[in-house]
Amino acid sequence: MKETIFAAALLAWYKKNARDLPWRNTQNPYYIWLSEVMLQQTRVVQGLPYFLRFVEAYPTVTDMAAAAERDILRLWQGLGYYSRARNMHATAQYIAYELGGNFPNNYKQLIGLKGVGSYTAAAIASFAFGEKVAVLDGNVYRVLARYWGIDTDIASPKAGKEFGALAAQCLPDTQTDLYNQAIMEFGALQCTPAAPQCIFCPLNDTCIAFATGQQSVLPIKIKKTKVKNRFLHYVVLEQNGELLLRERRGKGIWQGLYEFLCVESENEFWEVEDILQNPTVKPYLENTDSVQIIDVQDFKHALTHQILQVRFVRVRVSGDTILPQDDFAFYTPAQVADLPKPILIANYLEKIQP
DNA sequence: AATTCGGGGCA
DNA sequence: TGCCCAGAATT
Repeated sequence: MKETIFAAALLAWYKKNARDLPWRNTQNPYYIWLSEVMLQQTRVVQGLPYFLRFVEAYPTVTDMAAAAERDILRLWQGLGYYSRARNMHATAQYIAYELGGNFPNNYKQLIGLKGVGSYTAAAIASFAFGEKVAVLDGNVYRVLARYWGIDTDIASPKAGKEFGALAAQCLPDTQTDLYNQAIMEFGALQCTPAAPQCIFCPLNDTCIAFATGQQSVLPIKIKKTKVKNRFLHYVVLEQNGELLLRERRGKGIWQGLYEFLCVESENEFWEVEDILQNPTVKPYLENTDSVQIIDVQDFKHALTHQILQVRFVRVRVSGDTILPQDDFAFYTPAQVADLPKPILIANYLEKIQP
């Protein structure tokens, strides 16, 4: 059977080439869950330092449950997709307080947890509990599509079923956890998205993509990402050395993170004068003796679906300013440092007060 | 079924 | 620049 050869070759390759990663030296479901959530749409090298910091700060699921969401988000700062952190925290509380600290131990229960989808449930079930279930992530899609020469659009719904069935078919009878690690590691290090190392590949004698020269074509992924341009103006209000911020709420990006007073325009930057005269901004500047513009800085910040053009206007007001009653508050530099912020704002702060 | 959620690294 | 990364939730 070709499946048997495939799995055996991957296992042999893995035993020689596996990276030594901290979540591979444990079967503790908490650590494995933490790593899997962290690595969703995130490279290992990017997630690794965050993993170490989280394990240090929150050694158990109970420790994480007891933490404030704000502190969880602060530690997550810079890793992106912040709903992962909020869902993770909610799940930690559910496990600690509703399940008595006992981690769900099978795929069916795991997939019911917030922030745990089909991939993550399979990964935890396999790595922590030895359940015989195939993982299906971006690496697996790529390896399977190339090796088996499958041109189904991996972004289409039917791809999930087709590749899922194939992944299950390839799963060996034993060492399923190692095999799951192996196929992902193989995709990450050998069968890479760009410039795969086919010449040195242990599977190149049976790989359909290699035989037909389709390594750069497979997997097929049809994506129509329409990137939207946005123009944000931040008024960085400073009073007695403190800065005015509030938590970003509602839908959209950066939920739960802190930011300055913000006004957005459609197609272009506004001039500083227009920003300060804006109806949203004006109430913060009219009950003061002095308004001093310290500096203006423009940033460009690219997200997956948005390109943000951001203008920071740093304004110093006198100490007896009366501000509107709302959820904004002044924070000292030390307090600001402890707030979770979009990396863009963290970068800006680093620039003005290193 | 299609969109939306971050940020960084690489060719 | 465009693409992708140990995907999931929402609409």
